[in-house]
Amino acid sequence: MLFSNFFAPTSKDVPANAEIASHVLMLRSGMISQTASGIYCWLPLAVRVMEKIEKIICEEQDRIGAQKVYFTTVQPVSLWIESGRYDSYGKEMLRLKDRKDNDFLYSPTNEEQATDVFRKYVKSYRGLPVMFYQIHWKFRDEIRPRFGVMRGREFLMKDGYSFDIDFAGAKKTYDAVFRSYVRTFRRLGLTPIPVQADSGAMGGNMSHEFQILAATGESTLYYDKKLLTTSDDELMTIFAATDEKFDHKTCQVSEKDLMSSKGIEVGHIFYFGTKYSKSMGAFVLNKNGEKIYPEMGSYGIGVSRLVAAIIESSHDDRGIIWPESVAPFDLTLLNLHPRDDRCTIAAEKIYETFCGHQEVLYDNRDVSVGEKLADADLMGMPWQIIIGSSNIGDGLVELKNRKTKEIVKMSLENVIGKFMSKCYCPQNC
RNA sequence: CGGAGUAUAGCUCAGCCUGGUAGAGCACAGCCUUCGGGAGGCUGGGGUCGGAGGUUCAAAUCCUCUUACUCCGACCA
Repeated sequence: MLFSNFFAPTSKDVPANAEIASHVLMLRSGMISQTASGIYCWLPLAVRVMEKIEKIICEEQDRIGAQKVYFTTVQPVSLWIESGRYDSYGKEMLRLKDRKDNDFLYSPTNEEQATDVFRKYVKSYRGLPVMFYQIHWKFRDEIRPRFGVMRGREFLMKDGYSFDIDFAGAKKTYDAVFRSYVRTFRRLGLTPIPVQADSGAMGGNMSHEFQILAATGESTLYYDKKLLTTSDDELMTIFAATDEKFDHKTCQVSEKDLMSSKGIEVGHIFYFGTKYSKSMGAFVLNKNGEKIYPEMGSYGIGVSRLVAAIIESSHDDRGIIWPESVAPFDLTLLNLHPRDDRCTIAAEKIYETFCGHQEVLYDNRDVSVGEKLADADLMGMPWQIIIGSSNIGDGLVELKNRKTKEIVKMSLENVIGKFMSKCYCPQNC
């Protein structure tokens, strides 16, 4: 992709409305454009990141047998009256009317619709267990939207719903989702901290939040430092709590092992038994022909929030530092002196060779060197290949690692060889 | 919903106190010179001063009302 053709309106000005790093950087790098309070357009740079996050989430959901669907964003209120949540959800629910004056709402979550689909088609224990998931837009009319997309009103969320025949099955599903979430967040370059949580509006009695560590997080976390080094299977048994639930007096973890940090909630899982299956009459017949109500759980990952959370946990004073797994491009190719034929020939050779193998953002704009270097750092691709007049005479280009800031000079052939053989290490390990 | 603030060009802001009919930098368009950390010169385009009402010969500026946005608190992926 040519930088000059790519719609990424970057800016060096710090936006007046933004306070936290991720919001400032998302605006400055041209990822988002605000339309109203807590409502944002997502521009191409952000969409590329979001799609990579979605792909990883989908792979991990598929791995545990969850099946992708799309529920509807606009729903009749009757479903919510059945579950009893139409009144209890309150003003956070955006209510709408159609032309016939029927009452609808823009879905903030989908327990009701998942249960409705289930009850229409599953009548036998043989249909269990089953788990749906989707990645779709939600709207919650937050009292106070803030921090850019971190607490937006419209947001992209992966939400999943499971149906099991009994508690043992539901617990097994819950644990599978738990492990799947840990794996998902790690693949996104994050360190997840699972903490026991209240189940809030979802109802139920078993719940975990997944927090990631970031200085600007909204929650304060206390956790056993073992949590940072443990295997996935042990994670659920290690202590972690948010400040609302933490009590120094009853905490079992010794003072020297207890860590405290700010965190951002990026996922939340709930087991809530038969709350919705009973209220909405979703039952199946067991082997004896008796009615049983499935044990349910629901599982959420804030996809659009993750984009901001990743930036919060990975940036520096010059811009974003994308983890390789979600970077919008694998590398930025900077032709510092596009009027120097030697530079342009070298840059285009790399660009053409990488086509189909690497996702390259090629900056051959006729702007100042400083602007190109600043934009490359701001937009934060893991690697930069920098071609300029001062080195190309010796047949050399520079390979810069965005995270370590290490710059290595190497020949054109070597830099092509490294990326084409998928070894990005400057030491050619 | 309580508290605090902001609203003037695409962006960041000045002008307001002390009314006299709108500015800078960046961005944008053209030409030229440049080029290793957001370049320089010349020229040009761009604003119902958030909205409504009021005071006044005259309102971006003073008064009243209103809307939007941001921040702090209670709620949440």
